[in-house]
Amino acid sequence: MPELPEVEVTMRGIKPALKDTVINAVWFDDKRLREPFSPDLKRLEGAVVLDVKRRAKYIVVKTSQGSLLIHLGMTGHLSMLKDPSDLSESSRKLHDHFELALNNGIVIRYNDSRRFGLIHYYPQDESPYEGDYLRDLGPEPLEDDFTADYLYGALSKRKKAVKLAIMDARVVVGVGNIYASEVLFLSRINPKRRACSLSKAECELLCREIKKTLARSIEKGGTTIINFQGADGKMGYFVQDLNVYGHAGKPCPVCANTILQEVIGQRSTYYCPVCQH
DNA sequence: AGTGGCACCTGTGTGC
DNA sequence: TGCACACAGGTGCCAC
Repeated sequence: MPELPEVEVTMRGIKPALKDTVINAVWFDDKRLREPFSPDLKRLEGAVVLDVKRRAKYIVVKTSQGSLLIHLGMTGHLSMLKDPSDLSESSRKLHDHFELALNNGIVIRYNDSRRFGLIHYYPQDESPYEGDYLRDLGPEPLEDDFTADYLYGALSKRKKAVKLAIMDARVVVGVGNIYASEVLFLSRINPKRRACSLSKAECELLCREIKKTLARSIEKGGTTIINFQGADGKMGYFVQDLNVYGHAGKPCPVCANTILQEVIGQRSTYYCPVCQH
């Protein structure tokens, strides 16, 4: 599910429930996600949650007894449960893998059918930002250090398709397969172009569209995606706003020519062959 | 160093 | 209805 906007919305949704509360209990099952659950996660029991942040598509939970790094993978979802009938162990459903029980009566539960997600514990003397997962990441697309100049410099060094380059987390984080197609459409750039072939002006356009598209999607998701009962946050979403993703064979919203679907780097890519050069 | 290909999983939809 | 297969929003690792 999650691209950057959904992770941001999830983070904003759970932050008020988590911050300044005590983690009473940590539970995880015996399946593995991207990596196996570490028994050290139990060291979070009794910890005070100090802060909750997002970096790229990761959620970082800082506590008095170490930090927790959460990634939702393709199908991960966090729900906040407070209804007593949802709190018991017997209320756990298929693919529930991890849980934090808080001293405010709320349970944060992680469900992930494909198990491409990640739950990683860092002891107090280690910074998640210096660990393997976060250390080498590129700039946040919505921060001021992600600029057209930066993007131009980063793309000029790469010969691969521009679509793959903007999905590379060392170039910029948070642009997933859906948004890659969308922002290239909005910038009128053909996804198969070599990254290094983009002009300065095209990078300015692309940089602006990345920021605009992600910001707008966060605004939209803010009201619909996270819900307290965790009923499953699939409704809403931003599907209605997509111009090309999933629109193979349909008319381009700009020129009415047929949207094409093509595989680039093993992933489906959608574009208008007439508008995008 | 940069790049392409694959692996990790399960669920869903399609075509026979 | 059953089965085989393709495909799905992410990312790390491997060999060139």
